[in-house]
Amino acid sequence: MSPISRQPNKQDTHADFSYTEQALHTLKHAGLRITKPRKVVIDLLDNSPVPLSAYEIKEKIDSLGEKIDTVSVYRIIETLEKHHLIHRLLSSSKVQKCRLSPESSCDKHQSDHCHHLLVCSECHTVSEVHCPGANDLVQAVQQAAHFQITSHAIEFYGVCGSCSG
Amino acid sequence: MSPISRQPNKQDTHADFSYTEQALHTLKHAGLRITKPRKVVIDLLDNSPVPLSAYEIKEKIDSLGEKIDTVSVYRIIETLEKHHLIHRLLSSSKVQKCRLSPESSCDKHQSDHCHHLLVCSECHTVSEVHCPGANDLVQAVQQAAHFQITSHAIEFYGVCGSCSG
DNA sequence: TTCACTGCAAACCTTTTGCAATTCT
DNA sequence: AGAATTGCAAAAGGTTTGCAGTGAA
Repeated sequence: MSPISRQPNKQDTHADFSYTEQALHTLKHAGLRITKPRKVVIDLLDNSPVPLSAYEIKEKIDSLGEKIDTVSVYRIIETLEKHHLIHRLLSSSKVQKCRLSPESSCDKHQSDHCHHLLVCSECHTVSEVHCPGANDLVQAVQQAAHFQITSHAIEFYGVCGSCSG
Repeated sequence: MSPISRQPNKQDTHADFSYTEQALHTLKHAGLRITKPRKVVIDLLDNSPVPLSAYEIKEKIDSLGEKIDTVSVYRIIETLEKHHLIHRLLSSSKVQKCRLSPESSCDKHQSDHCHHLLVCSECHTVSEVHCPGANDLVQAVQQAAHFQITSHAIEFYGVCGSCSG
């Protein structure tokens, strides 16, 4: 059950609430404290169209005159990731706010929230998709190789609608 | 003689030639020079069952009394990757020799040699598979999102046959 | 001999740990 | 006040650049 009530037909996005509101609510609901550094990081991620590294987050916040320690950024990122509020790109280990709701995992059998990433080579923005057929792929690979698959990561690279249109 | 004992892997798809032979041939064919550092790195990768980071490669070679600069390792890795002789793991950015032939790409339409990785959580060895159905997945995602996919990366995590049996 | 390649220097980014100080509730 | 969280110190690994010297062809 989601901590936030949703319209029945808006299953895929957090459209009812801003990302910042959603994130703060999720943290509070988990018994975590709403601190200034956390708010600043969440706000920055909410407004960044591209994924950021821990160091880049620190730099951006510093340049805004806010000052934050790199270690704190790492720990905040860790917390946000644990609560499925951000994605980590495999190809760069940068992070970005998660735009799909936790319930929209491709695999209902795994607790992992499993969204797959579309990385645009032009503008470097990253969007998320469900992975229709990903379970079939997992099954096929599992059969072909003697390998028991517990999780998987998929990233697609190409050109997004805005950049190609 | 090489300081590293050679154990040609007969499970290779490059069955006629050892990985080392194949790699050296590929480099020579591309007009590149066969240098001592390159031979040592290739030999090390040929005999490593697990992926290695650039730093780990440097450490291993040094411990064999050969000495190599970290920067050289990076550049050699870059060269090998360009010629499809190694894979880079997304999840750790370590590299491993490529065991499947370049022709066995999952997607005949892309020049990319596209193999998908099976990472064992137990022994950390990485094997490669063709991706039956991956093209279907790419098509499905491309349709669902407004996104023109040019390449993709897939990693599966789980337990390999040796570790589960 | 030539120039592709390596080694060296140097700088910066990445990540983790322990402990003291701070601050949210 | 008490507990969660941040800042600081420090260390080690990871990555990149330019330049000078070496060595493969």
